[in-house]
Formats: sequence, structure tokens, C-alpha cells
Amino acid sequence: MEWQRSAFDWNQARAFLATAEEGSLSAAARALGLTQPTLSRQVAALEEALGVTLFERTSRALLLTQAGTQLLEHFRSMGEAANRISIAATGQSQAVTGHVAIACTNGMATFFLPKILKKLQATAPDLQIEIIASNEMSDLRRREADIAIRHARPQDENLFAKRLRDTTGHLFASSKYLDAVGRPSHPIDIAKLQFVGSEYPERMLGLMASRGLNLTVANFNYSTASVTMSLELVRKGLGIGILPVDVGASYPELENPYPDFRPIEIESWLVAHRELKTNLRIRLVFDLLAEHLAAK
Amino acid sequence: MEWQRSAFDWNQARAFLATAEEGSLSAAARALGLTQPTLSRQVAALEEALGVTLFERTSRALLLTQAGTQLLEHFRSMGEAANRISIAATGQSQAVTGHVAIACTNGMATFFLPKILKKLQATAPDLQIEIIASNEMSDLRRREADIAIRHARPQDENLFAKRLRDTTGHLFASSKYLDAVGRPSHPIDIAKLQFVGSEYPERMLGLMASRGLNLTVANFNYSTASVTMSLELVRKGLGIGILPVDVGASYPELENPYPDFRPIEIESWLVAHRELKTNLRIRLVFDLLAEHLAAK
DNA sequence: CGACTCCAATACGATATTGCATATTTTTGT
DNA sequence: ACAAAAATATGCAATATCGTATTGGAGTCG
Repeated sequence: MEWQRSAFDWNQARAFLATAEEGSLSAAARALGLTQPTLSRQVAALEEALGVTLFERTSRALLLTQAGTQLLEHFRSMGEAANRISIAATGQSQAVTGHVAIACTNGMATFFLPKILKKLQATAPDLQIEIIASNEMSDLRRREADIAIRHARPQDENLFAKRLRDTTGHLFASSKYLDAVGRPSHPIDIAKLQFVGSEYPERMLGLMASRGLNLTVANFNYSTASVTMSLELVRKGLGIGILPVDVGASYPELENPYPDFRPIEIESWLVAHRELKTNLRIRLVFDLLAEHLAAK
Repeated sequence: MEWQRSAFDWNQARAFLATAEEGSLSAAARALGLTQPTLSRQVAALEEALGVTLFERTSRALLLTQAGTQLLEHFRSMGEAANRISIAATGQSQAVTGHVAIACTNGMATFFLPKILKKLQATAPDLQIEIIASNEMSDLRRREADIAIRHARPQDENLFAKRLRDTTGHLFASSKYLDAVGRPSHPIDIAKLQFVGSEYPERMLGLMASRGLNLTVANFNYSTASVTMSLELVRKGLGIGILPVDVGASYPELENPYPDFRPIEIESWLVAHRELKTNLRIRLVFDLLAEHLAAK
């Protein structure tokens, strides 16, 4: 490898990243447990080394330059790798064993968890993970589950929550189905088609109405709260369904029947009991889930 | 962000990465322009900080522990991000302008270059890139092109070459074509089908024969050295073709007609005149191409 | 078998970095 | 309009890090 190239000081890179993320040298110093002058000098030295002005030293605070903004992406990627190192090292240094229960919808469980759990196995091979794939909201306080992925912000003050990437729901239908019934071009056409409901019909009707589609219960011959079931119904051509965009897009036989439809933003939260702060194995799983599913 | 987590010294991370990649503390010291004792201390300190033994100190050399091997992946990712920072910073610090000509097959140009060139635009927006998408081998020494992607190791000592990821060619045919002629299950069946040749027939015959398919020139009614043309012929159902696996796989209407076929490994090299070492704009493009296409 | 080479660990003086204290500037709240 | 708060930059002493020199071990070649 061309080592001379990455010859700038990597700690200075962390200083810049923290400063950019936290918004000021002082805030970054607090976050890193260093002092503001140190950060000031490190950032200045990094700019010197890279030959690029990263911050505009205008009036009140630091402002990222255009160059700084473009580079920040790579610094973030560096920081994420550093986080993964720390997480994995923690798992390997302290033999993490025991049982952790994760509650989430079967959709999340099926489409997003396997990849993450494989990573987890590399980090903590002796951990026993139980997936509670259910739409019932598990009660974390009664320890029915240790960690939950929920689609609404939890209210309970005893719970620790972290916002995850939003899921966007798009319309999908099988190409064969659309071949048969015709591809709709106006909301009026769509009202003649069949839909696969993903919640109780009343809420679905409101959701669709807010996007200009006036449907009735007659449009929803099939309803299921299970995304996997919904997917299969849509694939078999039983109607139009709302699916997470990356799930739907991974099936070539599905297409978006009405691209003008404004996607549905579904927010997600990673939730755990506050005890997670002190429990290594739960913390490890929580951090790994957060790492892969975190917003942005 | 959880900054306390990435609290280990990032320079120590680089020390470990270089040591693991170069194979010894001494080699890493030479590569980084530091000294062996420094690396020794940094790696030891990192192990202390992470609480993980990364190297087995056998008498002769260092040997990665299992933990070290698993963590190395993340350290590599950190180093790659650092490289990207350096490359992008170089492009932004020294207004890189001028003209760079890249020669490659039109297949490479069409399927792999656009994404990379978009990255390049962010780094050096004023660079003029000329793509010489041709199968003729451009003569780098005569400066017909500044950089070339070739599929054989260059012999000329005046050229600087870097090995890229291998491309693997798989068989592809359109599903409709296979519906019509039937899906072959034995080499004998295959010999009855039509093929789209990607080189002159004689070489194709040898290539197929070495994989147990005994064909004749009669199987090759169509031949083209152009991968894009080949792709279109295959998509239109004119026969079975050999396509780079990720290209073929991105078309849902194509399928592998004979999964037992041993994929064809095509090696790739990034080549430039030695002057690249001193020419910033060529170096920048070369490094960016290498970054995205490099082996592993 | 012995000289040579390559590698890692440690001691110690030289160098560089950090934190504390402080000056300066700009924003915010009364 | 003025004071308090918060942010960045710089001087200086304390501390940590680095390079040189050296020791010791293991493989290699004649």
C-alpha cells in the first residue's frame, strides 16, 4: 500500500471529525476528553498537512468549507471503522456470553437482522440471540425482551432510545398483475385495483387518502400486519402492497405501479432498558444494531 | 456520537494496520517512515488499550492472532478511508486541471468507469477526462493515453502497473431464449445452442473446450469483442454469451444457462507511464481508479 | 559450524505535544 | 447598550513520545 499517502496524523483526523460533528472545538474537546487548545492546534495541523482549509474561521464559530464538507464524508467513514474496531474488540476481550432477546416486527427480523447477526457472530460467537419476531409490543420493563426495534418514539422515561434510519414504504405490485389489470396513470384508475393492507383497513384508508388515493374497504380484500406475508401476497399478484423500498426493489418481478405516490416514512427506534448502560452483552448488541441501522 | 468509544489512539491503529499488512514491525517502520521501536510501542499500547492481543510474539516474527485477524478487516476499512481523504485533499489543495486520457475496453468504460468518474468530479472538478474506449491497445509510451486498463500484465519496464480485481466471466442467456430452446443439463445439449463469441472463434473454442464444452465454429454465428454489444445480443436472445458476472447479474431477464460452467478469470491491470509518479493529475486519476478497482 | 542477516525489545537523551492560564472576539440576554 | 457567556488563539511549563544505540534471538548460506 502507499503508506506515505496516509501520512497525516490520524489523531488529527479524529480531532477534525469530532469538531465537525460536535459543531465547535470546545464541544469536541469535551466529547473527546481533551482540551480546546489541543483540538485547535490539531485541526490547524491537519489543515497544514493536507494543504486544505477545512474550517472557515469566521466570526462566531467554525464553519465547514466546501472542501471540508466533501472530505467529511471520508472522515466519517474512518470514524465508523474506528467504532467497529472498538465494538469488536470489546466483544473479544471480555468473553461475552449469555442470552439477549431482540424484539421486532417479523419484517425487520427477516430483511434486516440476518446480515447484522452474522457480524455479531464474528464479534461474540458465544452469545445466544433470541429473536422475538412479533408485532405485539414486548414489554421491555418486564424483560420480555432486552432490546426492541419499534416504529414510534417510546414514552417511558426508564427506557433508552436511539433513532434509527427511517424506513420508506413504496407501492409495489407484481408485473404480471399489472399486465393483467393495466398500469394505472390516474388516482381514479388506482381505486379500481386490489390492495394488500398492512394495517387495519381504517388506518390504511386514511394513509392513502392523505396521498390523494380515495379508496374504500372494498379495495382491501387482504390485510396482514406481517411484511413477509404482505410481500408474498404481492408477489403472487393479489394486489398492490406497501413494502420497504429496498425489500420491494430486490424482487425483479415487482414494480412500482404508481411512481407519483409519495413514499410513507416510517420512523424506527432502537429501544432498551436503561440497564443496558451497565450490561456488557446487551450494550454490545445494542451498539452493533445501532451501528448498522442508525440514522445517517 | 459515542466518542469515548473510539478513544484509542488512531495513530496506533495505523501502526497496527501497517504492521499487519507489511508483515513485520521493521517493514512497517520503513513503509511509514518511522522507526521499529516506535511501531513496537504503538502496537503494544494499542493491544493494551483494546484489551486484545493482536499479535502472537513468536521468536522470529509476529503472527496475527485470531482476534487480530477479525479486527484487521475494520482497520483496513479505516485505512482506506484515510487514503480517500488524502487523495481528495490532494485534488482540492492543488487546483488540478488539464487533460487525462484513459484507455480501456468499452466494457470497462461502460460498466465500471461512470461511478468512479463521478467521484473524480467531486475531487477534481476541473479535470478533463478523455475515455478511449477501444479494444486496440493504446501505446502508453507514445502518449496515446495516459492510463490504461489492460487484461494482461504489461511487459515494458518503462510502464508502472498495478494489479486490479479479477473480473470473472460467467455464461448468460436470456430467459426467453432458454424457454424457447430448452435449458441444457449436459454438455451435449449445450453444443446444440448458439453462442455469442467475445473473441475470435478459435480462441473461444479452446476456452470452452478447456471447460468440457466441445463446440465448433458453427456455434458462433455472432462474434464481437465488444462487451456492450455482446450484452445486447444476449439480451435479445441471440445466444449464450460470456459476461462479467456483475454485469450479467444486473439484468433480471438474463440467467445462467449452465451453472456448472467454471467461470473464466480475467485479470486486469492498471497501467501508466512511469512519469505518473511525478505528474499530479495523472497520479490522482490513477490512485482513484486503483482505489476502486484494486484487488481486494 | 560459524558468520551474516533480519527481527523485536529496552534504555536514554532529544523532541514534540499537551494542559493551564490568558487575551481577544462575537453573540446573547436583560 | 452593556454585561455575561461562549468560542478561538497563543505563551509557557509539564509531560509524553520519538529516534538512536544496543542487546538478544532465530533463520540462512557458504
